[in-house]
Amino acid sequence: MIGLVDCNNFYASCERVFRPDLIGKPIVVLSNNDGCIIARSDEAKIFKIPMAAPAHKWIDKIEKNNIHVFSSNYPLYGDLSQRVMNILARFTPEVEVYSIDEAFLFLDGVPTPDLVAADLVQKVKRWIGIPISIGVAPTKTLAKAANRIAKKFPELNNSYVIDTEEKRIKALKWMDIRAVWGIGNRNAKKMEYYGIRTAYDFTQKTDSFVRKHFTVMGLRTKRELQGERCLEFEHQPPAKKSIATTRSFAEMQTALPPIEEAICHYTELNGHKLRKKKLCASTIMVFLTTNSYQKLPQYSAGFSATFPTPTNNSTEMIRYAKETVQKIYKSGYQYKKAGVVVAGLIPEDQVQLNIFDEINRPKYQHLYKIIDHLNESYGRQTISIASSKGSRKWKLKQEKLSKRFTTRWDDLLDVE
DNA sequence: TCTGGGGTCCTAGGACCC
DNA sequence: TCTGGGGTCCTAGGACCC
Repeated sequence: MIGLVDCNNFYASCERVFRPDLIGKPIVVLSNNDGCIIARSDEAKIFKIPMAAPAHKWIDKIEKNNIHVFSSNYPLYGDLSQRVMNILARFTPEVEVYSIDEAFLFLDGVPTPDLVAADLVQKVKRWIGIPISIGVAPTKTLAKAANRIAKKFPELNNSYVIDTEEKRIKALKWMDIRAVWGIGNRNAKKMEYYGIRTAYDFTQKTDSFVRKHFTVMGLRTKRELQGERCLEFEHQPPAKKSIATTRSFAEMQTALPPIEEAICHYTELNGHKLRKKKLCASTIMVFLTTNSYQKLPQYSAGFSATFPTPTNNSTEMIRYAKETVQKIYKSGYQYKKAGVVVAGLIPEDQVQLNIFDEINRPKYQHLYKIIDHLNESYGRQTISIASSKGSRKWKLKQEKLSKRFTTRWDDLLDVE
């Protein structure tokens, strides 16, 4: 059996861990730049605020109903996430961390998965303060469905197991096709067209029909729903293929210098992410785009460069990033967003050196070890490359930010 | 005034080769 | 009048996920 753990309204729950006065009160958490609403407590969901709704459109409702608003605080969420994952790992044979708030549990051979699940719900709530739900079933897609059921019916106390054919059929008949894992908005519309309303309806279609209209992805989902494992439990975390840092600007940018500055900063962050994972990148891609929601001239461009030798040296990476942004930048546009993606990732110790290499790599490795250490101990940007620190006109908007209670000494909670 | 960020996988189509 | 065919590799774009 496979379990799926999902933290309930994770970001909102995290904020509440350090603000117990907000228990029972409506909370929403905003995306970067305070743009969209990306998490809602149960109390906020009552007001029918949809996921990813633009915050500015809901200001009235938020103020009128006294809904508490937070900017997203990723250092805090990341830290609490790790604590939850550690508990899961302590009490189950294997954990596959799937996202910041979700994990699959490998429960093959565990005699009483229902008891394990119920126990974990209690422990995580008591020890971390985060409410979770667990679904258990023979496949990942069914475990997702079981999780949904666990959340939907309060009498189940946040855990549910699909371990008989009757339960499987009942779950599929209950489940709206739009809620099935792997069926997105696009395919859901197509399903509707073919008269498929529930997960059960979908499993009644023939393989060839599914393959033809929904490709191999659809077929995989169908088989998973029928109890056949197509998505393997990842016993080892799969190697990452790309790392990205992309942001919207708080204000539109027209001139090259602040954009260049942002690109340098994002490149520096990518360098840090690479070094932390002991990886080097072979290529770097820089993109720049205007705001498609506005009636302004639109322009969007991206361009890649290949490093002579795979690298995680921010200084070297920035040279290429700068050249690239200069190539794609065109004046006369209002830019809203930019990003840097590195790919072709290989382990640091498997880099093939280039005989024409002009860079003293050991020297830089040593330098970055010190820089990373300082930045991790004293806060980001304690030391950074000059080209990424300037006007900072492009920086994020975060007006409702909570403290980094668990990852910054200055932000520790005072207990009187 | 004001709409996130970070990923993966699949497919179609073009380039190129024999 | 009258288009070869088959294979591989790469890339862009679409769809999906949280």
